[in-house]
Amino acid sequence: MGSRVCRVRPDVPALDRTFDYLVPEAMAAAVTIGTIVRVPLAGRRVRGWVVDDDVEPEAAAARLLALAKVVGAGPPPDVVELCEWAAWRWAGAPALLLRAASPPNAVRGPAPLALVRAPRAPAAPELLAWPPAGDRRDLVAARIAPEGSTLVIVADTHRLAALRKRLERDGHRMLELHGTEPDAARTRAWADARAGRCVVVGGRVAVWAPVPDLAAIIVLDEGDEALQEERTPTWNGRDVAVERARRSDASLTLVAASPTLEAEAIAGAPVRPDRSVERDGWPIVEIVDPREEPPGTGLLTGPLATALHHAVDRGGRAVCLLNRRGRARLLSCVACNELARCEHCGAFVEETDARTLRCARCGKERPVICLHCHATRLKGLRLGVSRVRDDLAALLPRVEVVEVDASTAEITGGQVFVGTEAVLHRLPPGPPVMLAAFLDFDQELLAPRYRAAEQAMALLARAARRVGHRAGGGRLLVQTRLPDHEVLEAVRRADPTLIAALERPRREELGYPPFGVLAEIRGEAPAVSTLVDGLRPFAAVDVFGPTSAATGLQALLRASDVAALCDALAAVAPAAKAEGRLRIAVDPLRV
DNA sequence: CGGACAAGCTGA
DNA sequence: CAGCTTGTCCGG
Repeated sequence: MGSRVCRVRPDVPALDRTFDYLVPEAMAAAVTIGTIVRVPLAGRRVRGWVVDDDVEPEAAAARLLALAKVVGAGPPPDVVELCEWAAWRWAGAPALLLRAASPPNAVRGPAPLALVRAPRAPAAPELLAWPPAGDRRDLVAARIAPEGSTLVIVADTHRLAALRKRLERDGHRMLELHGTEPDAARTRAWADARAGRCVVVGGRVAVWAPVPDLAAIIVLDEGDEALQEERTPTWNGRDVAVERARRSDASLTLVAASPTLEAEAIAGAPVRPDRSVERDGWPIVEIVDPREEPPGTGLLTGPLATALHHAVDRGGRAVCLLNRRGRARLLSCVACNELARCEHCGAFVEETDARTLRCARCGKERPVICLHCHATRLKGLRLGVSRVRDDLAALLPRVEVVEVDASTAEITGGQVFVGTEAVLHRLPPGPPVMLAAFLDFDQELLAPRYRAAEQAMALLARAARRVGHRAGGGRLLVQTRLPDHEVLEAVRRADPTLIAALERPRREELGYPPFGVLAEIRGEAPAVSTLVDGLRPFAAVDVFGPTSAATGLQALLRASDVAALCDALAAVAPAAKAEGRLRIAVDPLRV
């Protein structure tokens, strides 16, 4: 009788292969597919996952070493396979996905009892266009599977208390699994999920929860960028959910205020609630056209001041949103009106403090001086958050105006908050947020990205969720020179389907998602060149570029279907990675 | 990735 | 030719 051999994938992302090991008798009971082990490899010991068991060893039997140690439980076999699929789908190292699917600390103890679930009749995926401020508790509660486990994936993990309470009241065993939780709490939730018969709520990592009896997945805010991992592999929680539900015959519900075309491609046209629910779930929107304001007003218009006063006087809070950090992102000379640009590369320079200009592209710095006429006074054409806060504080003397950015440690008081989108999530508990004001929405509407309209709509929806529904007084104020833009029309009419109607023909014509798939390549020149050259024989993959980037080269890939792109990348990427640093972002959201 | 080992550069 | 850097290879 031969001894037992298992296949292990080391937790060494750069080492993209598996190795076979003997399973010592003492570990026999603890080792199954998914188990996290330590193995000897090239003279050291590394962590890894058992990805296959009872295998015919690929190497000579004499070379086989034994597992060094069982660390603890890992993802169940179906999730291990899902990780391998995701590694292919997003052209990344399987080890990185296995990490996402594994507990941060060791989980000891026996494997949970195997639950046998009756085969389900596969249900068609469902897509709901649910207004942003609409109450989602009933919607979720109604879709929790009566038997087996349900995963509820949410983009915004900050305010889950109400949903959790509701589901607990219904008698469900609730677990919260987020990437941002401390390791101990995340490990405990992960371990508890192994027993099944639970509802796991959390951010994108919850999609990997090790439940043995998956019966339903609900994805809230399906198009939200928070569902996508920003580091490579850029896996997307919604797309993993779709695949996992398909593989385990679980029911799938996608929900969004403004469903993406991808979701429509998966689940068909969205189902919308009753018109009155939809209307009330979108806030009142006030559009301010700065062209109708007195010249020189800038971002701080009269209607904005009035609205801020209105919110504060009624005991509420208000947020002003501007996705421009720092002081000024575009400057012109007071004397000659020339735009301030980088003498090195020609890109626009921004003000880092009152005395320094910095190039956004190449990072070169210089004192505040006009290259054209050498004057030393420049004016900000696109003010950043820091400048706006100062100007707002001056405009609203008796109001506490607080700047919020990623580096703001803790917010303690304040009535009016100025910051990038992060403000919406970072406000501490306190008086209701009665107004969300977008100071320069043109920037969002005209962003040079193919998803600009969808992302602008999503931004309005997130703000709308924060200010609450129409009947509760929630309102948005949007400053824009494009008051008739379809995105604003959609919000005004509380009809999110207008965005899809606008986007569909554009995307279809360009072969962009969901009518195709994109990947963004960045890296050192030899690596990018090798990849691009290697892709040439693949007729199904279009290559745009390469062009020079901040460091090295970049290129954009497009294919009509996922398999064509991913198979090509799987064939070509390993050789290219050997040539230097290479970042492959499949499904980039910001191109 | 990171160790092992080999091939190249320097200095007396 | 020791002593060190830099490159290439490979792991069970």
